[in-house]
Amino acid sequence: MQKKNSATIYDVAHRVGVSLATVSRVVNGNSNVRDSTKRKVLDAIEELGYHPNAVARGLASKKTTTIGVVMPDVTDVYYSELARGIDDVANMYHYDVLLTNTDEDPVRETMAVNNLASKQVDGIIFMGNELDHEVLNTISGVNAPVVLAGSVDSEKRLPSVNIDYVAAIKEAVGAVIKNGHDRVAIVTGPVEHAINGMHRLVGYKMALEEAQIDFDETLLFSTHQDYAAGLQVAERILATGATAVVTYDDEVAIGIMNYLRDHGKRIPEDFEIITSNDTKFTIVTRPQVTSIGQPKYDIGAVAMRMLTKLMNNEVIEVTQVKLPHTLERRGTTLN
Amino acid sequence: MQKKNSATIYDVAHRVGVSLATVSRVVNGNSNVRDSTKRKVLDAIEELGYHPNAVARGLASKKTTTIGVVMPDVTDVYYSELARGIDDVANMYHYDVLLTNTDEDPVRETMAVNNLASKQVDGIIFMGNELDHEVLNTISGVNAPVVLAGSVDSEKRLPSVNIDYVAAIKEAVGAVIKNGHDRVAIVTGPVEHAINGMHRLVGYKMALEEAQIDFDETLLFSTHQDYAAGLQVAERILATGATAVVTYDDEVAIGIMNYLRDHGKRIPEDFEIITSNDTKFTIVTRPQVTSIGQPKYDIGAVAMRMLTKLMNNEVIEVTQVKLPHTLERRGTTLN
DNA sequence: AATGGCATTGTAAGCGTTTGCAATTTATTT
DNA sequence: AAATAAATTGCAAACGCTTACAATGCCATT
Repeated sequence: MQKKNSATIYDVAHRVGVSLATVSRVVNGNSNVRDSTKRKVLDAIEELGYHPNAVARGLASKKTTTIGVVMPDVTDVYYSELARGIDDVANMYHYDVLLTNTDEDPVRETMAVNNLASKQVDGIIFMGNELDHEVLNTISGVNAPVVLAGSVDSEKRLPSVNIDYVAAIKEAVGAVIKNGHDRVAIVTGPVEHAINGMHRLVGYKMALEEAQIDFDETLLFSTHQDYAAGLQVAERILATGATAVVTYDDEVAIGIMNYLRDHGKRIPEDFEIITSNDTKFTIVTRPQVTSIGQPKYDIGAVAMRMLTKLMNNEVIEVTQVKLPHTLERRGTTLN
Repeated sequence: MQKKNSATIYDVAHRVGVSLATVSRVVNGNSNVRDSTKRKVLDAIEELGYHPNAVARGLASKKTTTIGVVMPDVTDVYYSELARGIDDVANMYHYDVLLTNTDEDPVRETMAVNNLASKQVDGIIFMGNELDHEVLNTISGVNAPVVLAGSVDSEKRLPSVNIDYVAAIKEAVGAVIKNGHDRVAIVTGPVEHAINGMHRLVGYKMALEEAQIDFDETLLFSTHQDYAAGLQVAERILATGATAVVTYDDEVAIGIMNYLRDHGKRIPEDFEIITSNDTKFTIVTRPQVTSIGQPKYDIGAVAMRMLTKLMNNEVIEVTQVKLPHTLERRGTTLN
């Protein structure tokens, strides 16, 4: 295994007997090169096994063909599906993806964005339930376009792609109300987060209002997003006399479901459940869990496509994209 | 929003009245700088909002503080947990992660590795069930250390961290045999892949042999790794008269379980199931699925730690790391 | 055959850092 | 106070590529 001091553009130029510029031109597909010399250059590149140094290229051209993705946790199925959508279209446009996990910690989010900026990424896709003010500040200070995916910016200053959370929750709550429930619990993350307080809760209240049911604060729950949290909150939900619940996280929903069944409730006859993220989790359980249907992959893909346009200085017609959602009726609801 | 032509090292040098070299030294924590000037430089950096350009730095120093991670699919919970382990220790050592999905396609794996090389990553972590010969070739041609995580290289030429797949499968199969089953099916991925043919199958046969049970090829199944595949293969498994199964994928296992229950089998009384990846899926179902326990996060973390050493030219004592595995007995097995 | 115009190629100045080495300052010895 | 050692700093050459701009070559025109 020899020291692979890989060939440089100089080497191939020298080999062919042309200037650096010419080699650079053929490497970059620039048209103004005679066919015959192009061929010679290509041959030399082949023989020398020349691979352009992307770092040098980045320094000279001020483009790194790399984007940054800031997300809460790769391990979270919801976000990883967005990430996959992002990655696929990023590749399509020949961008690489620099990935950062933040666990929704504003401090780490800020660091991540700054770090990506110093790495000179051409653009950033940001995911997270809430856009901290500080984070938003450093984002807008970055010299590269940023688009939000599956995240809400209450001030709508940043381009973003989402579903209509208010409408989605409203529909979900409305669906169980229509099935005869008048005490439906809702479990979300911290209410301070806009996506919970401003969107989910608003949708919930709208559905209640439409059915002329008074809002009862005791039916409002806030948990971590994991299975154990579902198990725990279930008991408290039961205590309120609720007969249906709409949750923001699939694992939580399943935790609730399993707890309830263990405690003699039949699902969906005695208790209905609707969750929000439509991940694979909703499919593998029995019964399968009814969920708001989100085009997760597409949210990522569209966000990335949008970013490519931004990076290309193209004009964007709509900056606040709302993708259609559905209600996937499965086994935890009647009808 | 002014054009943020961010300050360069030159700007701060000029501002303080020192040379570039000095600024560079303080930025890099080099000791040989007088305290007073260090302070002045730091102040200027603060005032100008100077952030080192990592690309320029990379070109000059030939280190990018970036590593590449090649994986089948972020969306796969098994791999995403490894990725999280990798990312956490990468951050700990101040490396960024360039992520690539390959869907286990050797062509894309090769492209990914080459691409990462041209981006001058300092190291690569490779994940995937099988190491194609071509891929292995391009890997060994790369001028950066590579370590495998959760992947087997039959020729053991590359550093890797794994569990002992042979032993793990043997134990799982042995466990159901001990419970009285003599017809235990095994479902894996393509047998051509070493991890299946060489490891899983070998472990299976060892367990049989130990119990003096003849190998019956009809009990060997190969599927895609998803829930639907489990549903499908279940019928065929049932037809063989098998009364237990060991699978390589959690979703497949759950597909099998649900199919069997729908067809009147009681789990685990009539049929036992053990799966291999111990993802969250095994927890949310009822019954919960018995699984080989793998320290997924740790596999990633240890692999990354190993990579840091390699990148640092430190000597590695053991290059083929085997982490301990367990058998997580849950609801799909007796005992 | 001289002229103009386009296609092709070369020149060289960056891009923003790091870093070996030399130069300068400051501290220590005697 | 001179001499020597040690600590700070500056110089300038890389790093490998892109890209205005200039230079050259080639062809058709007249």
